[in-house]
Amino acid sequence: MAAKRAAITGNDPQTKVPSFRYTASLANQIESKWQDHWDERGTFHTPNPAGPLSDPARVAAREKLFVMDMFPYPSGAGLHVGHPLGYIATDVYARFKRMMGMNVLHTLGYDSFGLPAEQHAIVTGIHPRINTESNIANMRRQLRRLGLGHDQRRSVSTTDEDYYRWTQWIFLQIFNSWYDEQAGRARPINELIALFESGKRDTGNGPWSSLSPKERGEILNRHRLVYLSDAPVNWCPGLGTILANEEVTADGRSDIGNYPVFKRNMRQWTMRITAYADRLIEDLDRLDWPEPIKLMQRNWIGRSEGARVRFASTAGEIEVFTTRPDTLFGATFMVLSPEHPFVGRLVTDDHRAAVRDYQERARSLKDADRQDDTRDKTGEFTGAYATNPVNGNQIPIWIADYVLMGYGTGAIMAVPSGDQRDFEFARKFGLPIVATQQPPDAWFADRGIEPTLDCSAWPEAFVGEGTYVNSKNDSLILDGMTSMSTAKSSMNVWLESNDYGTSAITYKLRDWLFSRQRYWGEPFPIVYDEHEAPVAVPLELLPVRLPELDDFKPQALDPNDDVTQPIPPLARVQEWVNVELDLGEGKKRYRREVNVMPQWAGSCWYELRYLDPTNDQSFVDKEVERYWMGPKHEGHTGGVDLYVGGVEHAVLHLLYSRFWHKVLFDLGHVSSVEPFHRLFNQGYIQAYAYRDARGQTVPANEVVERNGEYWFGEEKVTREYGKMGKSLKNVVTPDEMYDEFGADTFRLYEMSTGPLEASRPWNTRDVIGMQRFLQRVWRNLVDEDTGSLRVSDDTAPVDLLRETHKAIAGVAADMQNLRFNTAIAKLIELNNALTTHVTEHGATPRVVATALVQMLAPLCPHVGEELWERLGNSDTVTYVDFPQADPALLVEDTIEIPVQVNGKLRSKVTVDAGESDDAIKQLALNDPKIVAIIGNAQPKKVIVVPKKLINIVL
RNA sequence: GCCCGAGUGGCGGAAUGGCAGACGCGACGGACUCAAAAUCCGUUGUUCGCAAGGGCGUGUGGGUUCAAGUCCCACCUCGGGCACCA
Repeated sequence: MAAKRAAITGNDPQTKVPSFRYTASLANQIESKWQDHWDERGTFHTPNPAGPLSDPARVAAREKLFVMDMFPYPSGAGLHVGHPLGYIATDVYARFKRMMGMNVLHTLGYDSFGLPAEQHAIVTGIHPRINTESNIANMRRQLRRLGLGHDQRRSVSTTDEDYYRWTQWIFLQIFNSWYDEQAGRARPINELIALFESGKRDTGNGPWSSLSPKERGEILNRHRLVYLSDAPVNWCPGLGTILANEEVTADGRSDIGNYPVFKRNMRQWTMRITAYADRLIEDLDRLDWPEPIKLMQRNWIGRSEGARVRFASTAGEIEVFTTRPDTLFGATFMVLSPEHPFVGRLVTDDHRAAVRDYQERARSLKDADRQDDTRDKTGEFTGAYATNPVNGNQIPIWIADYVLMGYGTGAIMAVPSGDQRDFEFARKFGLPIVATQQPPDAWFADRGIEPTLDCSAWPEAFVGEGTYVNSKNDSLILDGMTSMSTAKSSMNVWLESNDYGTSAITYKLRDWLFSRQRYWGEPFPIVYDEHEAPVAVPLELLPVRLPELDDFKPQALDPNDDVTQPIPPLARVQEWVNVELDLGEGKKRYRREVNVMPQWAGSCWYELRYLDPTNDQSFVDKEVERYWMGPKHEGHTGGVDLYVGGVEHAVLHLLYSRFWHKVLFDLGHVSSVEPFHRLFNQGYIQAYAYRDARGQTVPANEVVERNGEYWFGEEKVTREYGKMGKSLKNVVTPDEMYDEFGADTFRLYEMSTGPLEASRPWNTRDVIGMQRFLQRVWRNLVDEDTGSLRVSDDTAPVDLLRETHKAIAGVAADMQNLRFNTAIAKLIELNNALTTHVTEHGATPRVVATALVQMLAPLCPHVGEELWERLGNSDTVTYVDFPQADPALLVEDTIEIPVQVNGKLRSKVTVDAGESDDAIKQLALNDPKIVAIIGNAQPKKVIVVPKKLINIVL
């Protein structure tokens, strides 16, 4: 490694390297000098308009900008070179905007609760807090070395007691709220109680005053935005713990130990995010987010309009949800989810064993697999029948795993002629298929069959607009209609007037399961009283701290014992669970909630705590929130001005945060309607990995390429492409890059390899290019032998000035649009022109040097500061104005216009920039090469794109 | 499987529907050097041609247009998400 480094930097003691060459070691000196300087001066301390971090004078007259990265989980492995991509990009942008005069807030915290620390604790017995804190310390060191302009005072961790105190407080805000459908917003639960007490709202169970505390609690539980419900968990008795989905293998066993895993219901906290489904869809239109992400969120929420229809059966009325009530006449059977509560009552004796067997098999499947449409359809007949309300037909009731209990009502009416899954099911089990629409002739033609209403000839279901057939009864006629929406509404009216159903809207979105049976998470600020009713722990008793544990290992049970109740880790600490508190009724015994919150909780609101991290009176000061995140104008959502992170968070994190933010807005705690106004998705950095003949990975940094083949020593190896990771032996760390090249070169390389949104491979070999560029810049400004400045006050030649101003205009535009790769290319072009000048004249004109350093500073802040100082400036370059392009220097005297014949490039003509289109056209037609091609032919058309191109069409 | 995205030289990539390959790496050649490194200058999509010049070329197959990497349709391959990894 040492030899390699010497070769790259030219620092080999055997050779004469100029003393002031920009080598890795010089870069390292410069970098630590400026990192210390920034820390000492608090260069990036960002003023607030109010509160402990306020400095009104520095806030005044500066436009604000809040830039944010998705914060990291502090992993034990530390950072690899993939992590900083987004952090560097936001830093460059933030620094650029500071130079444009804005008051920029930029920091980075840690999402430090989570599964890996707990797993580490189970294995090592070391407390997750100790492990987490040392991981954070290591990441802070790595990030400081990168030269990020963060306000360190605002760097919070979700595991800080000062932080999760407020996470618990927000939980209670949500707990103490209900969604008022009429007002379309959340309101305090006390206002609902008042409505019940006054009789203005019906409890559905008699007068409020006559209800027992338990009954009142149950009613409120049905309205609270956080409520208790029974939901399944992956219980693994062999490990004595509940497993995350990713810890369960495809065949339903534990990843660790390969023990059986059982789905068990547990009482769990659930967030009523579905109450916000419509607002979460509608407000997407007001956000500056990538369109694909909006689409993913819309699809995830999955709003669909249709109808609920009730079918009579021996077990009572079965309600189904359908998006196609217009096809009800074609419903020839019904399918229930295997978990549907009616199944036990419906099933006839001769089918009982087979049905139970099928239910058992479905239980072990994952939802994603159950929805796999390529699987062979499976199902079981219950022996029971339901009545189709439109025609009175008796239709068989089946159960099948492709119907999920969590969506709609857990039961469907099957219309095989109009739904592909139902079609396949009917074909497989020989169930009748009746057409309700006549598909257009083209549909049949595409499938190579003659038009027919006999569905036995159809290769698949027909989904689309067609003329309705076979769809009439005494009081409803759809036959002859051609519009799906007319048919749907006709059917809905009929269903409602005959009391068989109602039009309805459902969502794919499910309420958010908020409990985790873990240790390393926020404890719930909830205790249970003697009636098992949940009671909020008041603010002054927050945070509810995690109890200490001696042993993080759960108690393993018989691997096949699916009877014993799962015990979460906190339940083992009896002295913590049982507590005596005065919650307004005098001192009483209470039992603490033993679940903890999911990791999402802390990341649902951290943007707000960045604003006011030291406030102990409120989670964020209202004025501070309004300044940094408030709406900019009528109709504006407010929120973070730029939020950068990976697409992997497209749905869950971003949806959960939006939900919490909207609740806080409804309750009047924040002025912004959305947490993140503008979102940008960065790509990933991936890496090559190499395997030998036995399939073992070999260290990637020791593999060499020869003639397109890859060699590890004398052994030929194969290359693959994937994530960076320990197991692939292809991790490259920022620390290695700092040592070999310095942080500025590393930053430049990461920004230069492609557009921010694109994923790309890491290639250490290529980093040298950016170091050479910085060396050239340095050499153009500083004498490598003496260290003295090579800058002259002579006037710069106009060509070089033109290059400079072209670069200023281009670089500013590119930085504004987060296109750092092309900004860097433009700086290289300018520097290449400058190198030619310096080679000839021996020095850089001062105006060019100044502009170049200012433009470089956001990308490479250390060398930027160093050169800025050497140019004779005493203050940091951080708040110096970005250079402005002189429009007079941006116009060219002459332009070259390509001339095409029939769209093919045949010649070029050079004209004065001010030449008229007609003159250019004549010039093109008279061009000798063009004359030779068109000869005597008369052009049909000549297209002139002003100042761009001529195309002669023959 | 479902939802979303991406495919351009040897490699990373550039290109408001208007000259495909900016910029960087690598490779090749030259200058400097005893030599090498570093540095500076140049060449580098592919193919036919001595050359002038021409043909072909943005995952595959169609289409729209005077003009398509860019827009539309179908397909192939790769990446992300699928609710307890974050």
